Amino acid sequence: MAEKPQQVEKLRSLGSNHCNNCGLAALCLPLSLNASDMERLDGIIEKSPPLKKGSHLFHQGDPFVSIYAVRAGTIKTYTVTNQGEEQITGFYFPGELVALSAIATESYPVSAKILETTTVCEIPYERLDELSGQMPELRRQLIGTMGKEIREEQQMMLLLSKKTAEERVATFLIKLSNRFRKRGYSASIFRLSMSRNEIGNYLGLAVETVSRIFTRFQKQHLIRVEGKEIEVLNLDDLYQVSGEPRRRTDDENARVSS
Amino acid sequence: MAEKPQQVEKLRSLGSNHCNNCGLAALCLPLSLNASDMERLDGIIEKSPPLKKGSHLFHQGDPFVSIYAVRAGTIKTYTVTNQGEEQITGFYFPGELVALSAIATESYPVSAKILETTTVCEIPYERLDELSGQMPELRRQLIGTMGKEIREEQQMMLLLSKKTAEERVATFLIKLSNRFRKRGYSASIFRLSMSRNEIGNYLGLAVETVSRIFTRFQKQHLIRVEGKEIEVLNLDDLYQVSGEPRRRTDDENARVSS
DNA sequence: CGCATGATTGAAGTATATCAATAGTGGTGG
DNA sequence: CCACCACTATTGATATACTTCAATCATGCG
Repeated sequence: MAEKPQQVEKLRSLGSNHCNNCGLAALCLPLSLNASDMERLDGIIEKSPPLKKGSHLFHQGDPFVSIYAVRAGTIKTYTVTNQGEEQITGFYFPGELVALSAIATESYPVSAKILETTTVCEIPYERLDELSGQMPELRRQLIGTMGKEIREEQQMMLLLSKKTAEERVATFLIKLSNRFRKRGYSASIFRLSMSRNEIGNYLGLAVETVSRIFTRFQKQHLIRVEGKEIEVLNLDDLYQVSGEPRRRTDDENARVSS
Repeated sequence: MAEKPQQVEKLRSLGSNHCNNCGLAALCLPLSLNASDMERLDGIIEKSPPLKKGSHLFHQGDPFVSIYAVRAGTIKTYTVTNQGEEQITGFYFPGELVALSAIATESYPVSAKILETTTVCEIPYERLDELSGQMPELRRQLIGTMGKEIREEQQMMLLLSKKTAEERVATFLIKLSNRFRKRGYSASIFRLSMSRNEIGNYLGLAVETVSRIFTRFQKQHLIRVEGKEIEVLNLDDLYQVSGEPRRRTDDENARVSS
């Protein structure tokens, strides 16, 4: 729905409603579009009002319409098994795209739940598909983001299949930390927007195990835990425990060098 | 490192070397292209000579150039962890695309190993990217296949995180069976092209566990096992054990109704 | 044919789940 | 503002599914 073309002035106060003013564009749209292309992309995107904690963005089985870019807040996606257990498939932070797995299906294969007050940009897929046919840069971006999602899930398979509980939790914390850094927040002190239960579910561990490992890590002075607040005290050792290579990712370098 | 490419040689003489003659087109290219489009797509694809068991199609870290469609045979992809353990991320059969996870990276994030004599179609990604800009149907197909890969990996995460050893093996057999049916082979009698070790690795289980469960399933008359040959004796009960919903997938229906 | 590799089976060990009880937290309404 | 309640988190004790170790058996490839 097009807001009038008279969008002359930035409305920094209520937040920028256009991609070209959005501080997250470099994350969810790391592409160089000319003014006219950017305007067209902008035209198909709807900014949501704040969504309340506990509500759903969409449910598994709902007809697939849009993918979403997180503007603020946190979202988790999960599938429900036959037996009614839930498996969390991902946590999504500002600048990340939710529902890529729904692309080319009739209905969402996962549910998306709001973990804390969240706003999103809704991107109707049909329109995005059209645009991506006309804008090569956008198409590459979309395909590239999907490729990244596949890689991340392969890493997750490895974690679930081969890593010990300690390695899993350490890996989880490191990845969170990196994601926070990437969007300009502190990489050493941050707040977990998900419960211990959700962490355990995501990592394939019982809640109790997660809890125990948090306190163990604390005793080893790897981290400081205070409820949902985490401080990373010794990143090197945390990497050591995680079994992850310390080598920075491209994304990390991009941020670090700036 | 590299066993040197027996691969990239045009052998136009052998068999149907063109997509429009390929019986697998309906699987790896379920799209309706006009003759001219088909020809252009065909033009960028190279058919490989037979690749020998044990050789590599590419190694983790090699510069990313092409994705591959399996024509005949089986390929496994795997990553190697820091500590040198290998995690298999997928098995690929005729009509399936290998290396989607490499898209939009500099280098392959996994290695691809030949499990039995295999031929592939090499699809240089740069060319595919260009073409997908010009052919909307092809673009949708590519994006759709990536979406499917994401969904399958999410199912895999669920399996690794929530399922028991028996459920995992049952699920594995069912999914294999369905894939064989989809490409016209028997869904009830088939040959495992991967070792027990590889099955265990893929499912996050020790070899011994896989072996034990095979014999257990056999005693329960769910399957008949004879080395690498598997016969599914009671699909209903196997579904029961797997914890998977019996509801057919779209793909299954497509084949079943024909 | 023979040897290396893969598969099976059994016995013992262990990481993590489960059960259970307590302590902390946060949101709500009086 | 506090008191309450439900929910979440922590900690300990016990149970168990699966791994690991070990030995034997089968397979297939040179």
